[in-house]
Amino acid sequence: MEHAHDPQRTAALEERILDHDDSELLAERFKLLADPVRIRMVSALVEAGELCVCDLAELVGASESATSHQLRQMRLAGLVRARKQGRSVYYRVADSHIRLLLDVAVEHYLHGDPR
Amino acid sequence: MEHAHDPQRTAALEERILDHDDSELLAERFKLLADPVRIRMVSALVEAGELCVCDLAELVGASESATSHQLRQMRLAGLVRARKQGRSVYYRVADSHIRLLLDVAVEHYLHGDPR
DNA sequence: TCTACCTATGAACAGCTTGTCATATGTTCA
DNA sequence: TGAACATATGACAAGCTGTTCATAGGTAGA
Repeated sequence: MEHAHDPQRTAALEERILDHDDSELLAERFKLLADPVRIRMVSALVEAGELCVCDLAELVGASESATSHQLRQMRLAGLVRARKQGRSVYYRVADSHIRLLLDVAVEHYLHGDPR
Repeated sequence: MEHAHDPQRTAALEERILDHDDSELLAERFKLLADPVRIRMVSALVEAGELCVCDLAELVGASESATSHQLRQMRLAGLVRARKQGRSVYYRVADSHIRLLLDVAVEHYLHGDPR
């Protein structure tokens, strides 16, 4: 609070901005979409509804091991859910918010006006 | 295409999912929000409209150097813009899409239903 | 049961991020 | 001009991330 240009203003602002816990939580959600491979995985799962690991790996162009690692990460974060059937494991998107975030981003950055 | 469980289905899917370039582009945008400090910065800038580096640093609880580094990164990405006035540099959010993404995330993950 | 297959996981490694520190640049004011 | 100030930047260290490789577990079919 030493050399703030307008201490009153900053003090008032401090109560309105996201606090540390909230920003931490949001950052963790955004991190899940901050990787092109994971984005393609989510995109594929959204389109397909459900996919096994080997099909997903082939679709996104990653090794099955890398795919499995990423799926584990997304599973632990609650982003996807797994269903086991025979030797295969089928994954689907569990978090509808992520789906929406991806939709909004696609709409604005890919189809939208570059404003 | 070797051991795909349903080659036809995966082939059809391949055309509907985000391609490598698009997912790369989107990932870079999400990366900007994949850090709690940057989220607080964006949140503060959205609330304030405009802030100088030292006030922003104080608000988010980071050093001025770290803040400057982050701002440079966001500036180069086109997320914020700088306006110089005297010794100070005032930053503001330039990318309305990021603002929307943050809003959607806040709405759904903080205020929203945990669906 | 034996084998091939699908997935999961741990270890190791490279590349990227982010913060700190030191320093440089430019500005205001005395 | 000199001093204090605001910001920017480069170098470096520490931590994090994502991939590969090796390996293990569980399942289906011969």
